Amino acid sequence: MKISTRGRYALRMMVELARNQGDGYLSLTEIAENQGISKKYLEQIIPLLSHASYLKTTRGLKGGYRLSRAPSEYKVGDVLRLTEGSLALVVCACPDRSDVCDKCGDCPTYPLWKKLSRIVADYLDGVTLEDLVENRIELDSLDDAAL
Amino acid sequence: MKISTRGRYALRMMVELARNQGDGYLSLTEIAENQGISKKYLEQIIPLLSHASYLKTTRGLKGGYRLSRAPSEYKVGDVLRLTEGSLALVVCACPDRSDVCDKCGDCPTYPLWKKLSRIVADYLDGVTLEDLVENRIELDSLDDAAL
DNA sequence: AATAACGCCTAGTACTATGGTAGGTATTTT
DNA sequence: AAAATACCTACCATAGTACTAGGCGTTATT
Repeated sequence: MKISTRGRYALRMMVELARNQGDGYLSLTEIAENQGISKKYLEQIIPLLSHASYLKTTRGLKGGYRLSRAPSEYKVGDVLRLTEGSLALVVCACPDRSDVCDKCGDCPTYPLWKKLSRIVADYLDGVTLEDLVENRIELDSLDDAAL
Repeated sequence: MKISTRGRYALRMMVELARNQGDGYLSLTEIAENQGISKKYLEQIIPLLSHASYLKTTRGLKGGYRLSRAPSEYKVGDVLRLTEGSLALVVCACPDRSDVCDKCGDCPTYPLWKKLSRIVADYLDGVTLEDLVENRIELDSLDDAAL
């Protein structure tokens, strides 16, 4: 039940772009160097974001990417939906469930998965890129409890 | 970011055993038939639970499994820890992080993953097998929002 | 006009995890 | 003795993950 590098790298790219908001365009080479990630790999991830119009692009020399909106307008949940496919932790809780089993009504675990996925989605939709840039997430008290 | 069949099947087995609590032992053949899952596959999953003393076992004819405690004493989170490894949604949020990156202090996304994992763990540790058997999970209001 | 730095696209690849199947041994009741 | 069980090890096919590689089109700079 891990989030893949696709989602994590995408989010890191978005944060980096959010930080450089207003400084024109940032090239993938710069992003890759700053983040310490293979440029070639990021090249595969970034179209997931740009095709959804999350980014503006210029090609050619001095080209690159920038956010198309303000950082506060991007929900973390939306970035992850694009890269991870869905925030549901179980297929049968997924909105477009094609391979749903026919006994969701009886299934004693279905409400659990549904509610868990909802909790996850609600949290991730409540955080924006701006929150990440401003480091607004508080790890209060219970930080050392077991995971 | 999906929970695997190992974790889901394990939980369904535990619920089935919880339902038959008091009726003696339940064989894997019965469980597999009732759940519609390959017995051979469940055979691989169930030692994860029995080796942790979550289950009592008898071998031989009329043998099988039963819970070693009351259903209310099993947290869903614990069952999933055994089968999924950890409830952390990202390796660097994991307690025994061996492959941690060295820049968690700077990482703008680290607090997000940490908090998300904590929210997930808190929820799953707040639900017991008994809650599932009694169908106590309410899918209130927001059920149709996007995942 | 040439060039270098860029985005963009398609393939390929090594590795790991997933989701099983198969076959056999040990144990216990009938 | 037989049948039904748990238990154990190995194997396997497929898909996903996390990349790498190569080449084409675009554009500012020279």
